[in-house]
Amino acid sequence: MEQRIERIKKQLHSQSYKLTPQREATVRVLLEHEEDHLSAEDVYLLVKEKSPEIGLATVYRTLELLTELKVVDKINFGDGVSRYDLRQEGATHFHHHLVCIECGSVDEIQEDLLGEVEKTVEKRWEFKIKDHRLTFHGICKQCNQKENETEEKV
Amino acid sequence: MEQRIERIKKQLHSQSYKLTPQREATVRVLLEHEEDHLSAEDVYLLVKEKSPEIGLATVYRTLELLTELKVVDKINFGDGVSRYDLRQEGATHFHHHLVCIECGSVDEIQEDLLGEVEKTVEKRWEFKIKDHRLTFHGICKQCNQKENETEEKV
DNA sequence: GTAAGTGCAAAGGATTTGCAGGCGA
DNA sequence: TCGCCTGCAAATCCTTTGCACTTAC
Repeated sequence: MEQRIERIKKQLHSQSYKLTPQREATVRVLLEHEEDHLSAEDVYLLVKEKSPEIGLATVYRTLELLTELKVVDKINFGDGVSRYDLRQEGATHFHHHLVCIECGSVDEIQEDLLGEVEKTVEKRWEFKIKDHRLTFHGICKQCNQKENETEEKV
Repeated sequence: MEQRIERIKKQLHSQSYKLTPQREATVRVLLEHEEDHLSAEDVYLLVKEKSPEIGLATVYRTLELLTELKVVDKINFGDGVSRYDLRQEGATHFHHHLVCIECGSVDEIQEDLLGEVEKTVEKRWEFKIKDHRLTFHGICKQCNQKENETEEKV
């Protein structure tokens, strides 16, 4: 935790940004909720618990800054709000998501499954890939099991 | 064109929706701009050219309806507006996109490149895939060429 | 001292909603 | 006729911005 904060601090400094108390509080919330996909409002409420004087605009500004530095990725699952997802340390590519259309849960896939696909795209479309977004919509393990149980009863 | 409208009409009727003149005008605009990725506002302005009395809310309501029927897909490239993309006739999967971070152009990939990847995901994560979203961010052919020319001059 | 960073409130932009009127089956 | 559909305007929601104040170096 402290190491990662330290590293983010250096990253900020390298571009002449400061790690202010508000920014640190925001980063800590992101680190503590790495598995979740928090919206700006979510982050704001969580930061507020420990630092009640913070403003929503500051959270937005911090998240924008972190997105620019590629510390977080801004994602959109089509529900009207942007969500922010911490990048894995050293990850060159954005991880993938599994969105369940039954229960709304979002799981992450850290593995890079697109190696071959990207080679094909770069060659065939002469497109230099810098990043990608891949989301699968479907039914998660848990909901699948529930459905099967229901069917058995019928 | 007329055939596709006819088919969409049937699809609406099968769910007891009507193909009103406003809805038809909206669908026509979508068909005429299949290659583009129009926002609701874009669609509204184009429909207005031929049917000036239409309201923006109606366009939003129509696009929502078409999304529900899977006639169009609602996509989001992170620029704050939703865009609407006609599904290929009979396509079971959503096509992919190449977004250029230099010039903002959006190209489409109709081929399904994810066959193998999806098999892996379904098996390994026990997730039943219903649809996917895949977008590559990078530099398009045209911008690549421009960049190379500039380098040669330097 | 100065520039970057902050909080608040107001503004902005996209989308949705309430409602009265219209229209097609 | 009845209920779906529409247009308009107002409302709502998320996000950004202006501004005066604070803070760190």
